[in-house]
Amino acid sequence: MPNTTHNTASGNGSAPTLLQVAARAGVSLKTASRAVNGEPRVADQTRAKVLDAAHDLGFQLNRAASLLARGIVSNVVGLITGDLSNPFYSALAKGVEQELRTQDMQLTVASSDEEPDRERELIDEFVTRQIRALILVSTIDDHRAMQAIQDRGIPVVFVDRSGIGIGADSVVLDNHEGTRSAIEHLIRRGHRSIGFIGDLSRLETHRQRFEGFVEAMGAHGLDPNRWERHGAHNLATAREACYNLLTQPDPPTALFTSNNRITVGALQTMSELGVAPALIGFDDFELADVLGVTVVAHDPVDMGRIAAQLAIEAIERRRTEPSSVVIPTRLLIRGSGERTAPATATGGNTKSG
Amino acid sequence: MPNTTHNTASGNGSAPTLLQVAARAGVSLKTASRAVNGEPRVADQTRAKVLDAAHDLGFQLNRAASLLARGIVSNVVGLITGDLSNPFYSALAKGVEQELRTQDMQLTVASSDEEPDRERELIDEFVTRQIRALILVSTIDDHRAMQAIQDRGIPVVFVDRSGIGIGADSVVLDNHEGTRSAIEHLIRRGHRSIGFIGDLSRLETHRQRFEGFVEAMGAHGLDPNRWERHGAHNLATAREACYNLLTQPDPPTALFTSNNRITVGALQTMSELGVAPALIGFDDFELADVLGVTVVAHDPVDMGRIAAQLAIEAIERRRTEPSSVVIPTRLLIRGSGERTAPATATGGNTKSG
DNA sequence: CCCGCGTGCGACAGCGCTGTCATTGCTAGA
DNA sequence: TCTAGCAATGACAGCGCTGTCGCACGCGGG
Repeated sequence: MPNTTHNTASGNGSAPTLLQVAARAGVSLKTASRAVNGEPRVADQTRAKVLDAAHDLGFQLNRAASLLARGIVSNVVGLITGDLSNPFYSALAKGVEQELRTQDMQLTVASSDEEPDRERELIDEFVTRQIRALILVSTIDDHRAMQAIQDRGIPVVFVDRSGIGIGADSVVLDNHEGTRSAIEHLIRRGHRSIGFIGDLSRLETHRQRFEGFVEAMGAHGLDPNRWERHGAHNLATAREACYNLLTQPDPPTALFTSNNRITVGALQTMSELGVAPALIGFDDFELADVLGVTVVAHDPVDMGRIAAQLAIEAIERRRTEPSSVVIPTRLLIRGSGERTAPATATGGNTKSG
Repeated sequence: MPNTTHNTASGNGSAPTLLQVAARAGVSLKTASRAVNGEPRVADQTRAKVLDAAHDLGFQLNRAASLLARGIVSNVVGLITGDLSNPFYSALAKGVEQELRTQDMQLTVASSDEEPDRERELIDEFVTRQIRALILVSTIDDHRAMQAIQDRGIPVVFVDRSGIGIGADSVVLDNHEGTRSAIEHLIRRGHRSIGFIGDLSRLETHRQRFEGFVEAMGAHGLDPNRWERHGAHNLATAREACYNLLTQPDPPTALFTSNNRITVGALQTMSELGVAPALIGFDDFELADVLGVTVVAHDPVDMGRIAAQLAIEAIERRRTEPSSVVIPTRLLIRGSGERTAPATATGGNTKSG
């Protein structure tokens, strides 16, 4: 009676090869290959013999060798984001993974820590690892050099921030309109002094959000530059910017925070200071409902899914022209953005005055 | 003057090989290999010629072929967790990635969605992809079959939940003690009716936390079974369990929630119901400080880092015996766990009564 | 009875790369 | 002057696998 556990190779520490399987089954290498791969033209009895032998040896096909022999690069898609532990990025990764899975593709991820040089390193690394497509939340502000990657047949999909100086797929949010409408919302509640806390100016998303802010303020004759703060790139700097804004002699009556991290930092600072200006944040986040925070919401999981779809389409060459998807946002009203301005503050921030 | 951009291969859609580089540089394949890999025994001038050619062609080494030729399996470590979008898992992944990076290793991740079958599929997939080590937050409750993987020389490291029926490395939290001390904390504040909302009973972490709960309750003659709820595996079921617990005629005066998701669900439900029993949650989470939630805290990034270290040690065979790391937790006092019991409720839950 | 055809199988080359060993052309020491 | 000895290079096999092609065998139809 044959042993049913894979222990023949136990402890030898190196994976059995197809040749060993073939020998054990008493067939040629090629026949073993056919059997293992489920190809036709193998007698049922032979196939069973091979499969038994494979099982006994604990054989697993060496995918790398298999792909190499077939001239296929790989079925792995690379995703580079800023920081895996940021919920926005991890939700994105989840969406990408979900979609890839439906196509029998695999995902590898890496974090650039929002550092352009690190990002370049990772891209190189991924390319040498023969990834099939690259999905990127990029920190680099000039992507012309990446044309070479596309030329090699590796599609690049930009997510959240579109590619600069390169014709490539992208999935981005409607940052301008999302922010503009949020600011309109605040102005409608009587706010005239509205603070803006934004991320690094280098980031495209940030710039678009700021432009939306400027447009809304301008449309109502308000000065957008009086309470603007930039470069809030992590919790610490976000808190600092917020503290700075709220403790000055003439603080804004409302705050717009341009991403989830900054919103969290602002909430912490507001809680510490014991003040509660009106607040709208870009990006929804967990517990925003419990905390009653009004946000410009969108679905990062969905963004990831769409990005993966674009990547797959490109891999399969179903499309020749780069495709650009803009995802609309929606204002989720929960209370913090609906606090009205104190009457005294009204009219304190006209451009002319 | 040579062209400085990699455009010679532009648009051909398939990566240049080392042979092409060698041809362009007018040297042999092997010399090109040496030059590209930075090996010694290559004249500076020759090396420069090769590197130029490589650059012109946009050449990148095919890592898979290189590893295959050297008989090395890969430098990729696989991580399987429940759900990438859970902050606990993504923090874990971040730690693993950070540590791996210092060793020039790569990470690929996948989500099992906490489904044992899906997990098994992924493990198989990873093994065929020749991963070098496997880090697992496992949903499977019998790991004997995985001995075969270790026997092939692929180290397995269990994180958060230890391996069952297998001698393998593990990194787990001190779930029992963390929970026990949290419950003691509540009892010291006068609570005698304490609810416990836990995850799937199948999960080891859950069972350990529940045991800690039972022990603390028992030590004070309190009935642990009266307000226990299990199987709260996602936000919806957690909210349901919490709602159920808090709307019964005789609700507990304090709540212990056994992981971050359940804590969030409980907070949402409490906020909707407008009640505020004392609350301590297992796992710290973002905004817990703003919300003043007392938690049993630990550092998931660190857990990931330690797991990766164990994996690397095992890969390098620096250790023969499995190693088991238990990470202590600490109670982070923020207010919600310090709300005292209403006087009337005291003494309502002795085991004898 | 022979031919053609389909089935089942194996020999062989080669995917892109590296390890090993051989070869060439020098230079320094006897 | 001759010979180690070394630096620089290349020929070749082979990593584990698959594609191509060719061969042997059995079957049915002319």
